[in-house]
Amino acid sequence: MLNADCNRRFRQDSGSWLQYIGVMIPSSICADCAVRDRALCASLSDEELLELNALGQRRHLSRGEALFWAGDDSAICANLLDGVLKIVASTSDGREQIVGLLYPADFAGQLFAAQVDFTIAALTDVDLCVFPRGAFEKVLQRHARMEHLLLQRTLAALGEARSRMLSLARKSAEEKVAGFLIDMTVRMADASSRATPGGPVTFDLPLSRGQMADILGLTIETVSRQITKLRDAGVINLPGGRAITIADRPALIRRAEAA
Amino acid sequence: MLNADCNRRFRQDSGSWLQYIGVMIPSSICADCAVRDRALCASLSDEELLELNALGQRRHLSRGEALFWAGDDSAICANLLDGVLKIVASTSDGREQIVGLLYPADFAGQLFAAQVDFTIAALTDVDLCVFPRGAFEKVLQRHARMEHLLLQRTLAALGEARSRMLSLARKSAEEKVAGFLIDMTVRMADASSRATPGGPVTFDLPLSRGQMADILGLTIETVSRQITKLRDAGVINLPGGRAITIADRPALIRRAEAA
DNA sequence: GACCGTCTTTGACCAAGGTCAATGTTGTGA
DNA sequence: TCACAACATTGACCTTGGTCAAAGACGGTC
Repeated sequence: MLNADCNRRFRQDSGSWLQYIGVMIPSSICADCAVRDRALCASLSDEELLELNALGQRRHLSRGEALFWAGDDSAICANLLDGVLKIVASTSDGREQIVGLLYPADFAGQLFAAQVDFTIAALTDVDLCVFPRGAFEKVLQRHARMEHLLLQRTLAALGEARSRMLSLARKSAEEKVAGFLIDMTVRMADASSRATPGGPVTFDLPLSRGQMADILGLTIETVSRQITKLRDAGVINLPGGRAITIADRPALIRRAEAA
Repeated sequence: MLNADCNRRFRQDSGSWLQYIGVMIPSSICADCAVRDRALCASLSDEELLELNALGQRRHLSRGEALFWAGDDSAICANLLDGVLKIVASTSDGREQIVGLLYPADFAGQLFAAQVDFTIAALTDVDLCVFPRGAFEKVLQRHARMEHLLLQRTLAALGEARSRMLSLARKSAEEKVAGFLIDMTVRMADASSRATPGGPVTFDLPLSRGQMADILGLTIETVSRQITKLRDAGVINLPGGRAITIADRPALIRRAEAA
């Protein structure tokens, strides 16, 4: 995998690079950054990175804590180093919908806006590299390649949001849940890649039933019922805890697309 | 309104500008373009625009025709000059969802992708300025301000898509229809601005019941029933044809937000 | 002005999924 | 190891909105 290679190379070199450039880097920031080669920063040379390095602040959020709330002034943005963030839209009377998930190396925050429109909160414990929004925008302005990378990511996020609009509006509960499990299988594939191709795959679902419901536009009960149904049909197994085994992937895919 | 001013200024100057630069512009393209100052082109100087001018081709689509279909090679992109386009996502078994609308000066197409993921089709008769995707991307690469403008628009589109995810997943049919009518009132405000502030506003709905259903994630029948319900409640009137009168705006807003 | 196709409204019925409530399960910390 | 809290499952019931079908209204065209 390309990303893994990049990371490995960087870690090997980083010691000598510090000597070579002859600049002292605060040890807590970029030099030991796990996402140096995958986040927006990947578009910057090591020298250019010094600028961001001076701006960035490491920060930790515990599961459940918010980075900011919808309606807040758009003061900060961040690169996600570790963990999972949710982007949440909500109605004035408290109904909620998760409209996006952010994974390590993803960018969080709303640029070029006075207020933020969506709450961002931690689904798991999370490590961030936080920047003042204004300063970050100025860096962006000076580095066209970084802005280009952000554009590509934004376009990808837009495409994903639109696909999920179709899913939210037109798919049945069974299709939504099956589709979600397929997505998770794909995302978990590299991590727990004891995947005999075609054979059963087991992994831990990183989300609770309630979080799945918030993503799929369903209720906890419906998600639970659909998962039970898939288990009873032999499509998946639930060995216990958050673990799930995809026993019959083709069947799961069929159910994700059935009317 | 700023846009209107810009347009007016441009039209006044354009004759003398042609003389001043001393370059012959094909009369069919940029010189008489209605969206010169509102589309992505607004980020380019008149000289820079010559490049795009050479690439662009005017094209007309009749109501119902597609610019391209999901799955097609991503060969072209376009500025919308006049009319309304829909961006459509669909499942393999034919269920459809409109995931976005494009209005004059908006940009259509999927950059940096081999295939397009969504069908784009004309809701009304439409005039476009079409570019080969590759060539357009190269222009973009050379003009950071244009790329910046595209980034801002993409971010805005992403925010809108996410708001609509909340609406599709969590709002009732009544809220969806009332909210849609409010949105239309806002969008039609400048056009038919015989709006006594607070008083009743009348305009023609640019969409059929079926199109509204495709946008709101409902069926034709449900949209129709909700509109009838709003009429019976005295919130709106239906003078005939596609016309609609917003009789009690505050009540409509209340229904757009009620649980 | 009669005719035709498309769009819209309305009704009767149905089913998917939401709601409320009770019971099970799991993990954690004293 | 017990107790508690958070999470998950299951059941009974009901509401919303989808489906199917029929009848009206509207806009063109010949």
